[in-house]
Amino acid sequence: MISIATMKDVAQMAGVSTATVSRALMNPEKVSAPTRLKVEQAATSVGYSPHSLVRNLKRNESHTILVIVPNISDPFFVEVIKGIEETAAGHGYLVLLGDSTQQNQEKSFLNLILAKQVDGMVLLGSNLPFDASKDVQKNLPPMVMANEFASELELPTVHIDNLTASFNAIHYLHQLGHQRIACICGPENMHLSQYRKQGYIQALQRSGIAIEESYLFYGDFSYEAGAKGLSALMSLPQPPTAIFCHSDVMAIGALSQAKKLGLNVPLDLSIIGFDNITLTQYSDPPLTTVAQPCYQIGQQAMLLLLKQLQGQAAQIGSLLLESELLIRGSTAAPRS
Amino acid sequence: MISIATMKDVAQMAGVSTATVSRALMNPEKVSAPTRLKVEQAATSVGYSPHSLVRNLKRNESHTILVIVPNISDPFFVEVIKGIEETAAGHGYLVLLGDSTQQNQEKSFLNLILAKQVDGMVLLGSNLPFDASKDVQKNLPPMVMANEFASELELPTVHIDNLTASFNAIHYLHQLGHQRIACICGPENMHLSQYRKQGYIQALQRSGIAIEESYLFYGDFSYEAGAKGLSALMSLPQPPTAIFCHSDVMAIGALSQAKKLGLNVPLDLSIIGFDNITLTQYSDPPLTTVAQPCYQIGQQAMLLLLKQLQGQAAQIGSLLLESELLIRGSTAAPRS
DNA sequence: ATGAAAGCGCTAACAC
DNA sequence: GTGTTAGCGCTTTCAT
Repeated sequence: MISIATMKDVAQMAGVSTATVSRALMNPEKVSAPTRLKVEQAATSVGYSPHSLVRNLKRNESHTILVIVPNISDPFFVEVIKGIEETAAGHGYLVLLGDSTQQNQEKSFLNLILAKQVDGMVLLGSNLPFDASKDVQKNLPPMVMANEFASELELPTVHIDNLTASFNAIHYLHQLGHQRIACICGPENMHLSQYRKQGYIQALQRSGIAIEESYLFYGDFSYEAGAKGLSALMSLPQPPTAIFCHSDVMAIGALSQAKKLGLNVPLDLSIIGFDNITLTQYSDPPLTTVAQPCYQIGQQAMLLLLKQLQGQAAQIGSLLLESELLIRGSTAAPRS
Repeated sequence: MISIATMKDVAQMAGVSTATVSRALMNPEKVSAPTRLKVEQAATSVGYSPHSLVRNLKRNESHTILVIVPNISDPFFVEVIKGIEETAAGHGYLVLLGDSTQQNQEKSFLNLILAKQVDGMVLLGSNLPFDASKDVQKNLPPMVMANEFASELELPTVHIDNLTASFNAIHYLHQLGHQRIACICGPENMHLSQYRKQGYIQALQRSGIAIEESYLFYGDFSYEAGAKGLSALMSLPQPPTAIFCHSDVMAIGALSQAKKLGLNVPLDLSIIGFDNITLTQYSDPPLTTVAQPCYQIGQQAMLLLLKQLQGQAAQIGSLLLESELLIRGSTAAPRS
């Protein structure tokens, strides 16, 4: 590798000191017009480009943010990440992705953070690969949370009203005439799942329907979990006539399995998903789902982080975005 | 932010010079056992952790690699990226993802590269956000290509035999009795698409079937492109009885559209995909597809890159992985 | 085996 | 407005 032009080269070429080069390039107004011109020309002529490692070191910023994502294979997160990344890029920031399922990365992340190679973090899950508890946050770069919750961390958080969204989905199923409504939940220890489950429970109670423990299946947001959940639920003595899933991916898995069992969706069974990933438009039938503004969740989270990076105080608490029940083909009135 | 323990602190604590600390930590064998012990204890006691920015600066390495990915929304790439990322992590490297569709990132990437903030790159597409032509490669960090091709770059490349894989898929359709076989291709300017198209053409020619230009539809690997392609092809005067798609995502889009048109897959129409993403097991019917070892493609590409980073010469040319036609439910003999 | 010191490329006082 | 200089935290000669 041929060595890259350095500031000294530019300084020599322009017949000024490196300090002047630095100023001319960073704070043009602090330098006379003719000098600025000389420097700029010299810079282009030698093909100078600042060494960001060093610059970061001096200025204590890296213009890189770290996104902790629970599962990069999940299409939902991919949409959110897009929102983060494009917003970040628009403001000159780069995005490092960290899959929080990978164990041996803890040290890497910590090193990045300690070495100030990341200016901030967006957390898409609460299962972090490092300790971020309240009392060590002073030593950590700014963080925001999106989609999931971690109240003990007292972070600015971007999300939808999961409880109400779920409530509305179940309410809609009940309106259609369903009485036996099951739920394929996310992991029991996720706050997200708890809110969605609460919405489900409250809607049933409001409708005077008793909660059946056996109607609650817990999955991990995978296709496979959805398929397994469906099998389990449909082999119950009193199988449900409708299933509410905590994610589209699980709903697609459930839909697939329903068909394998010879069920007609929505005539024999209604299925509702959550997220509104692109794929839901291409399933058969197209999936009724609780639409989250995935891209915006990422975008708003990044904007919140940018504010902090610009020195504004963190707004601890919720930034609520709108969700909407999108009625498509996977739901209908139950057979009478 | 509280300041982090530095090497000087350790040196003071251990009563040695910073040079000795550096050696004790980096080249333990160059230091006497008692000194090493003292230093190690001092390091733990002050909670020392090396500042990687500075270390990178000195050693001219960042332990970060950049992956250029054409479209991070594509589940196929996600699988490949997983292979890259886990392999990288296993060797102490971090992965920066660069979506090559984003325009304004060119400068960022170049800066990263010039500033040696990335030690190497894995290219998942040939449409690069910077100039990587042969004559500037001396100034660039090592690169490997995976999945796609760019012969003019003369890079080590990990891929499957796309031509033969396609050939076999078409051959299988012909064996089933299909005569009117269409193709939903990837973008015409991608080498990948050309190989797959060549396999399609050669298989038809071998079977004595004339090539119909109108049977070639070009998409962009999206669900939507698949759906549009299907509509276009099926509204031809002589619609095909089988369609070979250059990706699973397009195949799922096509499948969806076929059903919307009231077609029975596979009885009215056979569909074959390419990649074998997880989703193909959960479509209805499950998708017959050309299975690529996505994860391994990423893994092998990263291993190739690691070799170069360890100083071994690049093996320009192909590392060929195996593919396999996976017969599932979306293909059958045509109606007679 | 260890220390002193130079320097990586750049920025930020501090002078002039 | 511009140059001089002192570092940033670490590695690496070069002495000892």
